[in-house]
Amino acid sequence: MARPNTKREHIEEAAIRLFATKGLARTTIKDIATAAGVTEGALYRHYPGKEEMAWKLYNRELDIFTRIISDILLDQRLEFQIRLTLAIRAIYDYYHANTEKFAFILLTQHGFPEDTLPHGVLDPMDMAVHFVGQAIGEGEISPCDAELHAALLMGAILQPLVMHRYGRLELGPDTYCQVAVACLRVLGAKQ
Amino acid sequence: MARPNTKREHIEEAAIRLFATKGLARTTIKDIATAAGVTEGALYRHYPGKEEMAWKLYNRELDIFTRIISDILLDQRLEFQIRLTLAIRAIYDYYHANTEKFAFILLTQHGFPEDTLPHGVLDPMDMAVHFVGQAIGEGEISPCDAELHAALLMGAILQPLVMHRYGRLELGPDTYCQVAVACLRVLGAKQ
DNA sequence: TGTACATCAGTGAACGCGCGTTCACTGATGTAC
DNA sequence: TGTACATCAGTGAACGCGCGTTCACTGATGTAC
Repeated sequence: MARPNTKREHIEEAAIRLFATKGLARTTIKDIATAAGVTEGALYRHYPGKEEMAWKLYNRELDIFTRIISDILLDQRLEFQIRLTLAIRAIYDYYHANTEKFAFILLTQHGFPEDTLPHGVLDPMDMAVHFVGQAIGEGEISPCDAELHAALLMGAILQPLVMHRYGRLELGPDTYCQVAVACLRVLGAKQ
Repeated sequence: MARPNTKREHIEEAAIRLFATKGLARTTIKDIATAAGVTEGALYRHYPGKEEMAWKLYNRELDIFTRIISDILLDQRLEFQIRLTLAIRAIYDYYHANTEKFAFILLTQHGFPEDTLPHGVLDPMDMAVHFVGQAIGEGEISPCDAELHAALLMGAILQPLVMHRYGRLELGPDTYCQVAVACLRVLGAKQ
């Protein structure tokens, strides 16, 4: 979706942008409608309500993102170090190309503390666990707690982006390389 | 604050717990008052409003937590590896002893996307950057981008706790040790 | 090709209630004298 | 020790408005015949 052309896409693009910058609570239906250039009633042609809208968009964006990354990360035709590095680059590229969407995903993940992802939506944590397990099976890294190390990886990869979002960290064109090195070290990969 | 004894402490304890479990947006003044066993008006004896209350509590709890950790992390009398490991243990201990407060800090950090910490409040990122810079200065680790590596550390340390909070990861009594090992590797410390 | 009808995504005004906030009042506690 | 007054943290009822939601209506587009 480069430029939104239907009104619906305008609404969704505006909603994501506002949720990402102001947060769920402080974004009103009116805000979204105004930003999208429609009236408030128009939103209800596409979504039953505000919460459902946010939740649906969140799941959709999370799924799209996770699919892109997992296509790289779990591609066994690529060598272990390569696919981790490429996946991290893909994440950082995605962040730069879709800052609002990415921020929306990052911030909204804590917006529904009690809801759980519906079936079918690809979950980043599952993906990371699978990747680490695969690496252990292939003998690329020594046996370790796959779940814990998946969490360590996710944290190390995402936190710099969070910090950048809040203006606390500058990202260079080769930052993803340094992150990749750090991740390989975390896993104790032979380098 | 073991058991809250004043009404005010009841209110604050209830607010933190509710914010941590339901999120800022879905927690109402009425919820807090009911949970604290007071009427809604009572809240306004202590805070000018809901947002101010959440923001003030957030700053207070973040400051308390950061102070505990920085006392260990920046204590130059301790050896480098030791103080990193002890700090991580302190974080995990704090998480177990104050789950609600910790979750409140973690989740609320994205609740005020545009606000910035007031002066005087200790900031975890600043602390981490300072720690990495110190380690470089002491020759404990080779020169690197201190800001980036501070972010990597923070992410690696906190993400397992986030995952545990969401029931996605089990924490053992020695998990902090594995995290510490991973962090030392991230920094490329001689082991 | 023209007419009749269904569908769909919009408008704009109204609605209503949930929720934050206010306020007069109370009872307990502290202090001056 | 008793009286008068100030202060403070509560109550409980009312308020009001912001915000999500509804609804009758419209105009464009598609389809049957």
